[in-house]
Amino acid sequence: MDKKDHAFLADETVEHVSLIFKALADPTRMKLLYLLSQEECSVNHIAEVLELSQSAVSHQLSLLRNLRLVKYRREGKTLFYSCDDEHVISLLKQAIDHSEHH
Amino acid sequence: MDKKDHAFLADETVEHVSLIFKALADPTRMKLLYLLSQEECSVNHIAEVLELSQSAVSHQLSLLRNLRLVKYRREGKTLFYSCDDEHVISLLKQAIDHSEHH
DNA sequence: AATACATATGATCATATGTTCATATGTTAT
DNA sequence: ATAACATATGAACATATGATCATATGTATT
Repeated sequence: MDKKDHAFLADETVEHVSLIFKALADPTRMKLLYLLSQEECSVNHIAEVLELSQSAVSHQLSLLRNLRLVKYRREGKTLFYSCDDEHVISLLKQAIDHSEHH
Repeated sequence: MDKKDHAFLADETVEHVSLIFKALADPTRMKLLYLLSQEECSVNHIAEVLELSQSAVSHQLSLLRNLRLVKYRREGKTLFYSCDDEHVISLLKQAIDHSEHH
C-alpha cells in the first residue's frame, strides 16, 4: 500500500490513546485502578492496601484525575475515589484476563 | 475492605500486562502495530510510511518481537512483518474507537 | 570473493517518568 | 484560634525510555 493510500490515525487520537495506555501501563496505577474498580477508597486506604506512601498515591491520583479516569467525593476530611471510565476498566480487565489465561 | 481480604493481582500478571500496555502506549509503536494490523510490511516500508529511520523501526520491531506481538517471514533480503497477537490488536482498536467517539 | 542491499544491534544521549521529602491546603473538633 | 488529621503539591533525584549514529550481520548478485 502506498503511503498516501493509508488509513492513518489522527495525531490527536494517537496522543489520547497513548495517554490512556501510559496510565494503564504503570504497575502502581494498574493496581490502583484495579482496586478502585472493586471498591471506592480513601487515599489513605489505597496507600495502606498497596503499600505506598500517601504522597505517591496522591500524585498518581492527580494524574488519573486529569485523564478523568477517576472521580472523588468528599466526606468530612476524607476523599473517596472511584473509577470514572468504565471503558478503560474494561480494557484493563480484558488485558488481565488474557494474561492470566496465557 | 481489609488489605488481607483483597483480590490481588499476581505480580507476574501485573508485570506482563504492564509490558503489553507499555508497548501500546508509545505513539511510534501504536502507529506501527496499527499499520501491521492492516497489511504485512517490510521494515523499509514501515520506515517510509511512518517517516522513521530504519534503525528506529528495527529497534521497535525488536521490542515487539520479544513480546511476541509481531512475527516475520523472510523473502530474499526482505523481512515481512505482521501482527502475531490478535487480542492486543483488539485492545488497541477498542481504545482507538473509544477515543474517536469521545 | 566482492559488492550492494535489507535489516539488526550496541553505545550514547536527551527526555520522560515515578518516587521521596518537605511543605502547603483544606476540614473538623476543641 | 488552634491543633489534628487527610490530602495535595512542588522540587529534586534516580531510573527508564526512545532516537540517533556507527557498525555488524545476513542475503543475493555479479
